[in-house]
Amino acid sequence: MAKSRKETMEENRARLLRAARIAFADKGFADASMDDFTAAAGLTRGALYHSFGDKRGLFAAVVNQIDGEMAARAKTSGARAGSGWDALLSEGAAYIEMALDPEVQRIVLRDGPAVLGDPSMWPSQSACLAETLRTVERLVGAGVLKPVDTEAAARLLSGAALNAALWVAAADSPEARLPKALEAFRLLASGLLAEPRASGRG
Amino acid sequence: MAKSRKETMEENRARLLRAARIAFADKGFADASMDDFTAAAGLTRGALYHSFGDKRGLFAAVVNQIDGEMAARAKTSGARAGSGWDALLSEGAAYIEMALDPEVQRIVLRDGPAVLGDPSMWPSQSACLAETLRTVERLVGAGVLKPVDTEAAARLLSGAALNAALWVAAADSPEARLPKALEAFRLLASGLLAEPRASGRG
DNA sequence: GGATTGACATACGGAGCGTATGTCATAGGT
DNA sequence: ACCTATGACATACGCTCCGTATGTCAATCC
Repeated sequence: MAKSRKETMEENRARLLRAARIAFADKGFADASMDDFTAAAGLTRGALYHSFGDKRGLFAAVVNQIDGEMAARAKTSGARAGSGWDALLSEGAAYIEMALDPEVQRIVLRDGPAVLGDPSMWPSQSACLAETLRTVERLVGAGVLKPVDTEAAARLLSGAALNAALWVAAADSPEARLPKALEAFRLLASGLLAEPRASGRG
Repeated sequence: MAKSRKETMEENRARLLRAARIAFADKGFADASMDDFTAAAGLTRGALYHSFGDKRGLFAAVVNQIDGEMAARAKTSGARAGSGWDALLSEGAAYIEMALDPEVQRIVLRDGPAVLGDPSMWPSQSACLAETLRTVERLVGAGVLKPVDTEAAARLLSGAALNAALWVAAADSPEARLPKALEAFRLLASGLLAEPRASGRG
């Protein structure tokens, strides 16, 4: 049977998104060509500009997709670790490990801010950031963390985590740096604890 | 008298650098045109490509210049605050305040990583990062900080500081966010302290 | 003082983005 | 069932801009 108009449209959109995601991750925003996407998706520029407006719009859609996936992973990782201090640590560790993915690095961490501006201003509002913020708010409310400004704390924590990931990924042997980065992150985060337990074992 | 060949060359280089720095800060890397620079400097494409190789080379030179200035400022700010824990805090605060400069934000924080890759891989090796690293090494050696991996700690601290700055700068009223960011940074950093004194007044 | 070097100008090719225009299938009205 | 209209998508074009290849002229060196 013939597919409905809506179906084919969404399918084409998804194909363009997939192709763009691969090309953006592989070549970066600047060096990825619109013609590459369309060729890979078996479509033409018309479809692309019709669905996404321009190159930035397409890129924003890709970023939004990845950001959502990351937030979901962080959330489940945090939830698996409980609901207290360990949840925050686990979320941070999840960010660091996710950011080791070259796709995440290139699209979300490197090109994202340059093309779309500060993550807190993204259309997706950065689901990652929002997730961390919720966790921090919960822990401050429960008295686990000092009464710090929650937005600031969330922002610094995720910033530290993502920078840790970039540092790890830039190494010749990332696996050697990963535990160092995790430990440093744990120490930093422990500065937010209401009652010190940083020297205890994680 | 006629200027020597070397003099005019360095002068032209400096003029191109100035023009590029302004345009990169104003329009960003992608939207700043080589022809704009040369027009502003009263030269042509020939001079530019002869001196800097390509657009990335020119951008790297601008980044290097700003990075050096930032490191110098952080160093003096830290030194003015003593040689211990307060020096580290002061350096961090200096980063945060410097990163409020739109020029720094756009060139160093946003476009820099996208165009040149991870800061630790920059030609300048990121003088900022190196400065923080030295301070952390000193403090770990003196027993002020826990025996953390110095590179990791330096990287996370500067990452947190710079993210704090981006967060502050993205606000409608940055001056309201600045103290919150500084306090959150102080708390995070205090997690590295060998003996807890975070709850004491800064 | 002539040759050579090298800093810089000029002209060109090629790539890529965005838009304007065209086409055709599908959905809806009668 | 046919006709119309909407809109998803294709095609063609212009424009900008980067990088390079070639040319030129002044300064330095022998």
